[in-house]
Order: sequence, then C-alpha cells, then structure tokens
Amino acid sequence: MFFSRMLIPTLKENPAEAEAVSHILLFRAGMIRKLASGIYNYLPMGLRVLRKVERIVREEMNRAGAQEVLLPAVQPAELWQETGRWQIYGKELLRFKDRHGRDCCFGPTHEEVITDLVRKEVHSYRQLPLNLYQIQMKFRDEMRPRFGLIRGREFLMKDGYSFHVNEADAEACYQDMYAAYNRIFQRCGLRFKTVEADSGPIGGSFSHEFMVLAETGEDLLASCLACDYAANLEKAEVVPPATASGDAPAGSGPEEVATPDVRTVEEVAGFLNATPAEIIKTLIYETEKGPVAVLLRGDHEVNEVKVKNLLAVMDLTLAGAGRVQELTGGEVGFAGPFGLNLPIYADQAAAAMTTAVTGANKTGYHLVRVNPSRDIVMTQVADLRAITAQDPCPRCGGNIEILRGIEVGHIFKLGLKYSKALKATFLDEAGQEQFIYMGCYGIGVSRIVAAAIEQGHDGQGIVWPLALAPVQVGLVPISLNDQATKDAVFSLHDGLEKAGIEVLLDDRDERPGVKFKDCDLLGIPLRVVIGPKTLAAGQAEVRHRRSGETVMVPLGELLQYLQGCIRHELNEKG
RNA sequence: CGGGACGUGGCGCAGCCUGGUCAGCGCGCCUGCCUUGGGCGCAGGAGGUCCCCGGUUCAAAUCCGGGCGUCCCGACCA
Repeated sequence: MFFSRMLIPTLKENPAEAEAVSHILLFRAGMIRKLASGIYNYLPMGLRVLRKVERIVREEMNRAGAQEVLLPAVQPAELWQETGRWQIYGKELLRFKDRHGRDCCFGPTHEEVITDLVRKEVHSYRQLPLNLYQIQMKFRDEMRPRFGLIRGREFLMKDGYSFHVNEADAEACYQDMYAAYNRIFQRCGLRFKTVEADSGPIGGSFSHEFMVLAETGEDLLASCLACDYAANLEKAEVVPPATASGDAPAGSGPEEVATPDVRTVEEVAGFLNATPAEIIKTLIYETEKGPVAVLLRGDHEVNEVKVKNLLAVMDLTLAGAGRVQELTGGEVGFAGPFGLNLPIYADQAAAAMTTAVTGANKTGYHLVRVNPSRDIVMTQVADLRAITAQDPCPRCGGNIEILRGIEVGHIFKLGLKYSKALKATFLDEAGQEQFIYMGCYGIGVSRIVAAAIEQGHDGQGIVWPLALAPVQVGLVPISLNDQATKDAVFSLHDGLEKAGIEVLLDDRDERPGVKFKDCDLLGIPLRVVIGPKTLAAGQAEVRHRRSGETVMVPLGELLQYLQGCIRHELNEKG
C-alpha cells in the first residue's frame, strides 16, 4: 500500500466541531468525514479499522455457532404495528413512505424482521435452537448525536438473535454469547468490564453489558475491588443500612422552623447547621400512573431506573415548579412527606434515619426532628438510590469503585415478547404449539472503533491495539532521492506484503518529520525507518508506537522481527 | 425538546460591538528553487454567493426580523 495513492487526508489542526478525543483523532487522521449530523463517511483507513472489528466479531460469532444473515435496512410498518412498536418507538424511528404511500422505516433494530423470518421458516422443535446474526447499518434518529462515532445516528452494529424451545436452552446460549463477547473484546485489545445491567421492562433474570473503560464514557458503573462483582450504576444494588431503624429520637416530634429562601439541600444544611445526610429530600415525579413522591437522604442521588422498575412505569419525569406547588402547596425546595395526597416511596436509607429535616410543604418552612418510621406514612420502602463509592459491595461487602465506560455490547434474554406479538411458534415433541423463547445480543461495531481511541491515544495521535490498526507497519524512507534508500524501501514493502504483513509505505515527497507525524497520528503500531545511515549499517530502525521504544534491527532479520512482534501482540490477546 | 454558542476560500480563525477605507491572517493547495531524522526555508500563484431569505440604509460580513445548519450542557436512549 502506497501512501501517495491512498486517500488519507490528515489534518494538522483540530476540527472546530469535534470535542471527544476519538472524534478529533478520527477526523484528523483522515479516517472519517461528516456528511450530516451523526452521519459519517468512512475513508479508506477508517474503513480498514471497521473491517478489522467486523472480522473479529464474525470469527467469534461463527465459532460460537451463530450463523450470519443480512436483513433489510428498510422495513415495512406492518411488522412494527404488529408488535406495537410503531406507536411506542417515538421519533427515534426514522419513518417514511415509499412511492405507493406505504409506511416504512429505516431499521434501528431488527427484532421484528428476524422474528418474522423465523416464524415463517421454523415450525418444529427439530429446527431449534437457532442463532442468527448480522452486521449492518442501523439508523436511530437520536435527539442528540454526539462524540462522533460514539453516538451517531447511523452506525454499524452486530445484532444477533437466538431462538429456543425453552428458557433453559436460551440460558445456555446466553452463556455461550457471554463467553464469545469476552473473547471478542479481548481480541480487540480493549480494556473492558463486563457488568450486570438493567434488563428494563422486557424483564428476564439477567442482562450484561460490556463496557470499554474510558474517562469519557457516558455510562457509570460500579465495580468491586475485592470480588468480580460489577454492575451498571443503574442496576447496582445498594446494601440496606446496617443500623436498625425505628429508634425514636430523644425529645419531641416534628417541629416547624422558618427557613426563608433556603431551598437546596446544601442551603438547608448550612442554614440549620446540619449535614446533607441529616436531611430528607422529597422528589415529586410525574408518571403515566399519576404523580408520586420519592424520599431520599440529602446526600444520596436517586436512581430513576430503580424507581421506574418499582413503580412499573415507562415515564418518569421530575414535576415542574408549577406542579410541585400544586401537589405540595409549597414551592420547589420545600416539599416534604407530610400531608401529601400521593403515594410515598422512600429509599431504605432515608427510611432508616432517626432524626431528619424535611420540607414542610409550605414555602419558607422546613420540619426538624422528623423520625421517618414514626412520623411518615410510607407507601413502600425500597432501594431507590444510586450506589456510591462509600457503599459496600452487595456481594462480598468489599469496597466499590465507580468507573466510566462506553457500552459496546449488550446481551439479554428477550423471552417471549416478540414471539408472542408476532406469533412465532413451533410444535414440541408432544405436538403442542409453543412460543419460541428468544435471546438478543448486540455489539456496536463502529462504536468500538471510537472506544478503542478513547482508550488508546497520546499527544501525537491514535495508539491502536495491533488487532484493530488500519495497517500493522508504517514504512518511512528518509529520502526517496537517495536511490539506495528508495530501492531498499520498495523491495522491503513488497517483501512484507508477500509475507502477509499489512504495510503502508510513505512514498510521498515530504520531509521525514511530516511522515513521522502522520504515522503517529494514524496510530500505526510498528514504524520502520530506512535512511542512508541505517542502510549503510545494514539495519532498519523499528519504533513501537505505544511504548516509543526504538530498536535497530539488521535488515536480514527485519521480516522475522516484525512477524514476531505481530504474532506476540495478537496471541497475547487470545 | 429546554438551556448555551457558533456559521467568513478545503481546514482553523480575525474582522461584526462602533456600517464605507474590509474581504484579511495561519495552515493546506499549485509553480519554481532549496532542503531532507519530528509538521523546513525563500519567491510567485490559484481559490470566497462572508449559511439562506427578507428588512433598515446613499452604503451591510457588520444593524434588525425570520429560516436553515452545526456543536456543547441537560432530558432521552432496543
């Protein structure tokens, strides 16, 4: 591969519109270009990386017994109406009409299509189980695409669906996929964490997400330092407080105190000379089942997913200022659990407090010396807050650390949701008609490209894991005007290619400095420099991108040396 | 969808407040010379509906109104 003939438009300056490192570097390295918000062109080098990820995913999926298919990107509305998602999905679903006026959408996911295929072709338990996957462009009309490839509207995804005669069989498949996913991300050379995830309204006993660890990740996860427990923050259980609740505080009951213009937890704490942990905050939420109040200790954060799951609601929104006034009688900042005509859900930590400060539902007033178990009528006490680094691990009691990650994979059991909606059934051994049990497994292929950069970069540019690099070796001649150098470098290029090594020869009429900069920016793992001086010594200089380490290698041993580096690097990752 | 910002040669920006003298700078690109171990130097050159529409004005990149696009924060996310 010759640099001079490739479309690799590298840039010296950062693009104004990019903020995330991966976005900036993909852009500067000439790997992607934006066509519209959240929609990108992949240029040759970017596409090569994407293909590398695809290839690893394919190999491991196939190895795990899955079969590749390719489903249509454009789907008819009828299927979505059958599952009811045509109505539910919202504006994220890109809808349009064909020339006949039929409603269509660009597929954001393919449960409908795959289930339709299977219901038509599978009728007997003898045909099951079946594990089908595809690697395909999806389109989700995100309200806010961001961070380049991390959250685009159009993105490449591997989505797989499995079909089973029963839940036990689905679970076995889930375990296979779990193992396959771990192999995939390992082979991609990523530092990642497998975490328990919220399975959402679809239910199912478990769900896992695969998170690439990066400071810039959009997701938070809790990970135990002592055992292997790790969970998405949305999911991580909080251990109930050890102190027994119900001890009445010494002295009298709730007392109203004037707290003019004191609204936030911090303000209340400061004003009453208390700590946030001695305050109960009352959040008023709107749901499709009506408004509710949620009680939390002042220093804790609500976990809305837990609240949603407890209430079994889809919509959960903090009430606006007007509604709060209407429902509590006080302005925002003075809501409390007394005299509310609402169901009250208390987090277990709030419920266990012995003496607390709450709002008085009257602007300018709070109540002190509140004992929740004695004074507050609580509809239900539950785990409703987000875990913190101060909480113990719910499994072993060890210390928890909170990490950031980028979700690159998600597996979960779908159960019968789609097979019931679409009537996908089979006849079992007894001739009984049964619904097919399903599983679902996704990988954000294009997102992995970006995630790898978020995790692998330095001041000079991208630092690819060898398995994902667009090419393995960058070959840089110091001067092409020197005939000996020119000859050496071209024959070396051919030799390496023949040996199956991916090499990019920088044959441009540029100064060495320019080539070094671009080589670093592109993140090519191994750089071979040939110049009159090294040539005279019968050697080549090999530089490792990640470590910056430079070694002189005799020309005769170069191929072997490079092969050794590549093999070592790839094998180490499984 | 709420909040904030931006839109000027391919890219990054200045100019706008205080209308004219303003279309400019750096990078990139083209030609030539020179140079060749970390984005070199010199000389010459090409390239712009100043996002769009409308208004104010003798005069608009600049002021006003509307629209479109893009980015950032938030909400949202099988």
